[in-house]
Amino acid sequence: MASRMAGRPRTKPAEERRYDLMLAAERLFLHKGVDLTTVEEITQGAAVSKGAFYLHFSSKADVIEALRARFVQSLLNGIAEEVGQQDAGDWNGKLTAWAKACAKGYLDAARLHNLVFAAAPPPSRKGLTSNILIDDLAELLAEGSRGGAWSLADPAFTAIFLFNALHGVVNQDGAGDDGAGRAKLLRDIEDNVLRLVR
Amino acid sequence: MASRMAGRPRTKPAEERRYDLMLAAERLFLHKGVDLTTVEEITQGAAVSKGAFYLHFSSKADVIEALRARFVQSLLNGIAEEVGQQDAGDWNGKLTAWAKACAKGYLDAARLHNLVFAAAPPPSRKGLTSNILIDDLAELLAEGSRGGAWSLADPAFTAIFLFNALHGVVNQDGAGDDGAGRAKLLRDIEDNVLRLVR
Amino acid sequence: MASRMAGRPRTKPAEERRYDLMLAAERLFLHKGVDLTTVEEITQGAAVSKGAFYLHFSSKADVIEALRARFVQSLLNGIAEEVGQQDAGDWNGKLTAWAKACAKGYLDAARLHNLVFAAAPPPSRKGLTSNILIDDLAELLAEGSRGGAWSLADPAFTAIFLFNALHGVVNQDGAGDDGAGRAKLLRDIEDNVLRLVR
Amino acid sequence: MASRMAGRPRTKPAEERRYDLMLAAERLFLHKGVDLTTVEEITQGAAVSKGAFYLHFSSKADVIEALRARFVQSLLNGIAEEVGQQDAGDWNGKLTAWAKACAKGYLDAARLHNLVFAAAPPPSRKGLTSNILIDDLAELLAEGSRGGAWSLADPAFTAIFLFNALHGVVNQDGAGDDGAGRAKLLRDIEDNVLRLVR
DNA sequence: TATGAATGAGCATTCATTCAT
DNA sequence: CATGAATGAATGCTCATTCAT
Repeated sequence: MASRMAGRPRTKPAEERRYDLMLAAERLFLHKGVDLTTVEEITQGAAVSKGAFYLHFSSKADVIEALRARFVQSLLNGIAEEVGQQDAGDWNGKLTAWAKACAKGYLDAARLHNLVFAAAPPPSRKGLTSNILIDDLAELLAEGSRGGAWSLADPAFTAIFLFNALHGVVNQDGAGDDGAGRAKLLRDIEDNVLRLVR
Repeated sequence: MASRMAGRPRTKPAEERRYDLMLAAERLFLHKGVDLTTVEEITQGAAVSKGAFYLHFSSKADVIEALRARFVQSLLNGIAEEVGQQDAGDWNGKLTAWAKACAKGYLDAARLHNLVFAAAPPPSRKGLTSNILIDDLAELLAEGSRGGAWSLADPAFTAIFLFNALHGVVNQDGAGDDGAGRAKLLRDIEDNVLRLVR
Repeated sequence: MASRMAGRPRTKPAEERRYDLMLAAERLFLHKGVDLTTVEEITQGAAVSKGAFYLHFSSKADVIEALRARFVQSLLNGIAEEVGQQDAGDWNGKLTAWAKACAKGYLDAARLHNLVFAAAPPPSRKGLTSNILIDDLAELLAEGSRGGAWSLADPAFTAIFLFNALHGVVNQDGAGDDGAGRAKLLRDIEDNVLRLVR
Repeated sequence: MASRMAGRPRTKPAEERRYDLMLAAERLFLHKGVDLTTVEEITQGAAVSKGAFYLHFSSKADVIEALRARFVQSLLNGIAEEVGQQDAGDWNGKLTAWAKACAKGYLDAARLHNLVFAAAPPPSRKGLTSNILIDDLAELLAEGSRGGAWSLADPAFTAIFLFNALHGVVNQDGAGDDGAGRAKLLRDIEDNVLRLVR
């Protein structure tokens, strides 16, 4: 009996299933919005049974949270890499690298970002004012200020101000859809960011 | 007899009922979120029957839309008034007046604003990138540029950038809850806005 | 004051209002079915207020009843007239006059009659005139005709004719409730069916 | 262990659930009419949850359709069997077999048939079997019989039979829409009516 | 007579979540 | 790990009818 099934991985590793589910959820959320997407549709999209969903997530809200966390983490990684490539003392370089890497990450995931940040059930205004991205940006601004590059009265405030500005311009309909538009967008961002700190 | 009834409409003027309903809806949306608020709760809050709701709004989404429109319009009125009090050629004055009036309006309506802008069913990214507020701001920036006050490559872009920045800082938890915080917030906004245009 | 209104018939005579209402109801019932027609639509169609409806009819069902009664009465009048024109002893003439006058009346009011007799939503008149049972019967009649058993000008017509006749007698209240009644019913059916084909 | 469960499906076969639901629906439709029967009552009658209903039918109308299809199919089967037992050349035998089998099927399912064909609220079967038109026709037939024109065993029966036949042919879609069709219709009616009385 | 705002019971349908297998 | 039938609370919306004026 056991041998009959031996050759066929009865199931998929949990990691993989979880990934499938998140992928299907992301697609559907993007396509029809969070509220209009049912758990059943997600499981169908991931080719698993309805019950399987609850083996990997405790609720629908849980997937959203997972999606959000993954998005932010990956964005942060991308930013860290770009910023790390700047010269230690080049604060303007670091700041524009931050802003541009953030913008790129958004453009690449465009609408998803909006969804996981806004469509969350208990929106509370925290979404856009306190997250690890803003913390990271605030830290950069504070360091640059201490380094004498800029004179910012309140780096934390500027971080929120700037982050939300970025968030907004990047979410314009059609923003960066083509190469030229994208280039202009990044240029405009750089320009405005630099104006802001000096 | 006739005089006794003259001033008192047969039941309640439609306007008033509509207002009651919107007020109740606003309170509930603020208190428990749009999704968790039922139409029945709204009618109970307005002390009318369930059916009465549909005498004034075609659906739940319709109230949200009405709330949004009212909010934006009143905000715009407040902004226009403040901006109008500046000297004709004082572009920086106008811009900071715009930003501060907008911030004040938000602070006064605080979380409501978030709700009506974000909690809408088919949010689409348009919410924060194209509305009459941003159009108004873009116009101001364009005029100031033509007037030689600033040199903005793309006033429309800056308008979105700035509007979203404002939107974000104003929605920090506890922002401007007390007088001191509020004053600081407005000062920080002024400072950053001015940096942005030069 | 009174003189101001004197010359203007404040309202319409009840008869006329009632007629307007019935007319509007008939149109709507015909157009969208009884169930899908609301009392409000009827009053709008008759250009009166919602409340006025209940001044002339006790309920929605009451209009249907009134419509039905009027239809039947007018049909009966038409029949009486036609039949009355036949010679006293010409029974076949009277009978065919009856049948034809009845048919004409129906044709003239066609779908209305259907409605008031069987207040069905939109099942269209197809229910009893085209279904696989009738097709089956038509086929049998056609075959028998080809086989020389009967000389039917239009087997399909006869199928509908016969099917509906059967349908009717079988649906008499209490038809075939007891063994004896049932036996008689079947005998009567057989008798009439055979008359019909020859 | 396995054998213990072998014959008993995990829950209940879809077929069986569907059957339970249809049975409950039929009972209720018969008892209180289609419109007055709620989906909840149906599920209670079938001892399943409300949601289970929508696992097997897409809507309330869907059950009616299923009931109708089942009724017609079973009736047709019964007819085919009876007709098949007649001698090949015995057309009258076949025809009366058809009519009687059809009548029996109706009698056995009586009011259900009425319901599924004309999902009317509570019109009761009286509509087409006892109204002043039929009374009038019956009177005519009785008189003609007394007058020696025809020999009708039961004029009242023939009246119902004939009235329903007329009703049916006249309600064919498009019946008598143009002058030619109308003339043929009236001719066919006359022909069949006369056959019926002799 | 006439109005039309107000009522509120009523109902179909959805869907996240559970659980027996 | 996996299944998917079953659940049932929850909710938006309709509409016949009433009634204060």
